[in-house]
Amino acid sequence: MELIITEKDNAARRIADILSGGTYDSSRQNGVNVYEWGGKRCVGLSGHVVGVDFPPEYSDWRDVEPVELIDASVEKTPTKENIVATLRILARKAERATIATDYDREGELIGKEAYEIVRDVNDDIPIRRVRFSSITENEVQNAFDEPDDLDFDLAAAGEARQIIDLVWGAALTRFLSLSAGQLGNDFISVGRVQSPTLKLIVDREREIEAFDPEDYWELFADLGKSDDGDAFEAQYFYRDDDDNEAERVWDEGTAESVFEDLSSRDQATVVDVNGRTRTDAPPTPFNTTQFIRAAGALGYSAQRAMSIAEDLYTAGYMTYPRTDNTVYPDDLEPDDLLDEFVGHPTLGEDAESLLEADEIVPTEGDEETTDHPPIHPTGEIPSRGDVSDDEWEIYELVVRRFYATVADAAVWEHLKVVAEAGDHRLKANGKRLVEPGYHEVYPYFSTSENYVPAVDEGETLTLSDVELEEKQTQPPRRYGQSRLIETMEDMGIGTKSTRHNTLEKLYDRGYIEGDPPRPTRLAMAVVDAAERYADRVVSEEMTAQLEDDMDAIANGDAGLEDVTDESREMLEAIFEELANSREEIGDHLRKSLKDDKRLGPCPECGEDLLVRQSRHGSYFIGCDGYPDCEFTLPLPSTGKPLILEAECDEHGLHEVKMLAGRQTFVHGCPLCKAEDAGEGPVIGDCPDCADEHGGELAIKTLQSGSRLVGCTRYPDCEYSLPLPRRGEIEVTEMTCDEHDLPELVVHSGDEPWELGCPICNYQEFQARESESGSDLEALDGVGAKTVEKLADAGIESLDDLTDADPDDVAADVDGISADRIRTWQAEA
DNA sequence: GCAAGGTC
Repeated sequence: MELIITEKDNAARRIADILSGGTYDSSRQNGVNVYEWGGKRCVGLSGHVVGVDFPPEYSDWRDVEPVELIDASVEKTPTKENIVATLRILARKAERATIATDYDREGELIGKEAYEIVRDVNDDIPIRRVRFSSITENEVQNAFDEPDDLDFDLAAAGEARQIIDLVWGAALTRFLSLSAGQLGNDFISVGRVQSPTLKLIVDREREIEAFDPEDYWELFADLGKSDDGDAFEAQYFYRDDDDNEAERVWDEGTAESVFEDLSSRDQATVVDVNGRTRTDAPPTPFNTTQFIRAAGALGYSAQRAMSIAEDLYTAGYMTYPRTDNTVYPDDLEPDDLLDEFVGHPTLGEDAESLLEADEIVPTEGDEETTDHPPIHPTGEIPSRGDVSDDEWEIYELVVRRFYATVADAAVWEHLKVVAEAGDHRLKANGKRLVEPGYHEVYPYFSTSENYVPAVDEGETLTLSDVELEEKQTQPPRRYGQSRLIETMEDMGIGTKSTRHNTLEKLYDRGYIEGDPPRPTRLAMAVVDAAERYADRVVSEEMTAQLEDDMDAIANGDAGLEDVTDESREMLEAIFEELANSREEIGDHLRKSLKDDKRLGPCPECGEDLLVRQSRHGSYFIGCDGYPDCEFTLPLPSTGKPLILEAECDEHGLHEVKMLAGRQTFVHGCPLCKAEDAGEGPVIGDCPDCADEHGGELAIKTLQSGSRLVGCTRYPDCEYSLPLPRRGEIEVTEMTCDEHDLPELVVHSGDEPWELGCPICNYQEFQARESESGSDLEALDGVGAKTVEKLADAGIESLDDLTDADPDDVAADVDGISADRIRTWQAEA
């Protein structure tokens, strides 16, 4: 019997399918799937099934000096015991074993872990290694036709990384935690990947804090051809000292005199017209980072995007989402894949138009790796009802990205016009999309045009509406999540599988908060201390060096011990420096921890109010002057409090956010909350009486416990909107364009409920009540938005739908095809 | 209980 071992269950099943021609049987042992056919068994691991750690005598943080960890031995122990046990049983019965883990360094190490488990119970069977970079018939067959041996040097390179990461991470983490007296759940962590990432965020924050804004002015005017009314906007510019075009005027007097002069004129003469054509190449195939970035532009966090991608992968709709590769493999046939989408109600039309091209040549990125193919759809298409709205949106993104990579380039025409008015010059940059190319199948990039008419040199234009705008230079912007992940990739830290988790870790550790992430005082102190005493651990150099060392091990130029010994010596030297500064570092960290808990002045004694934890673990707000001052304020019972930048105008206290995973919500100023247990925050103007009497809407809780949005002038104004009785109500920063009120989110149970603008919500509620037209929602893939669209076309019920002419409706409604309507009619 | 890397 031959035993085939893969890195994950999914790969085991697909390989069994290919090698058995679909005839395999599957069974379950110890909760592990085993696929069996004609004398072969195939089993999937779950990544690493053993992990590295120190021996148990090092496990008590207080009994062991952190420095002792440097020379402690490092042991391997099973972490997935059921998988290891199953593997041992299967290996005993095997006559040959084949390692088929992923084709990358970590895969080689996981393969070696499997090798050792097999060898341990069966010391003479042959163990071979097969390598393939995508699980397709061709690649897998070829790999099994020409098996190779395990590359122990490559695996050793991975082991060196494991040891160095553990020793540095554990020793420094324990040192900082012990010096600050943080031993419970709130230890202070440091690591080769997380710390340089944190430094990136902290460095940017330092720039922001040090930023000194400067005033400047910009001038705009409308230009127009004298024969028609269509004006276009132009901006004033001048030549700076380096003879570059500059738009910002740094002196107010100058700005005003330019303004006066331009305002006194009504004509400008065209002095330069410059048209050029620009090709806008289609994007390259998705690797993990670029996928996260594109999903980020649709509003998905890195973590959420990856979690959805994993679900779509497991369900068979798209390829493996963790990949560095941006070059499609040879055996991906774009035509065949496009064919799978032909006839699909929403994705079919674009596939058909792409298939009309004479030749289909996909784009290629710079990274060609052996790990997995770039992310693309498999050709198995989920039906709209099988997946959630978010899953569908991500799926469509992946499909359309694939479309874009086989589509034509777009072509833009740029037109720059410079006109002169007196001594001053104005310029306008027009752009027009003349060939939409890939934008037609990939609508995620902006294609907005800027109108500038064709003019001739020497032509006289009208000049009007001169505007002078006072502005200020802005501090650099914080990194967003996807920007951070891209930067990590550029710096070479983390991997395709871990970068998004690293960010999540920084959130969990209390180092960053919000989106874009902002560092806490603790984070700044940790980076500070590391920079001063252990610069390597916050620099990308450590990874760069490690990569070089790992290459040396993999090439046989160095041994694992050479590399780990040298690394241990460096850490030893760091600890010699640290020993003298333990107290100073501890003081600084403790002070920063306190800063992160400080809300503002106590209303009774003026000392600091701090977030505290009771003996039972619940959070409350207490005074730093305790026991002299016993002032306290309550906090909600769910979640972990986080102090926001925003301060309450009335009490000078920072607002509080309760972190509770998906149930996270903003609690606000705790003193306001306590004072108006009855009357909550004002959220906007009262639509009935704001103009006449200045009434405002507030969230109120009545004696009865029921809640509503009501006018602050009650009982003089009785305007009110209902709110649900249960759950914390979060007032978000998003506002409804129509009613100028914030969107509300209700937190109760598992899923936060996005109630939205309270007026819109009430109107929808009334509409549902009076029309009961929502029986349309019973149809496959029809949600509230579609119901609204259909209502615009006069379709308010299933009866209306069955009577309607699909082509008429499709013409009336944006984004709903006649075919889709016919499908619904059949369903109805 | 520490890291980072797999995978779910």
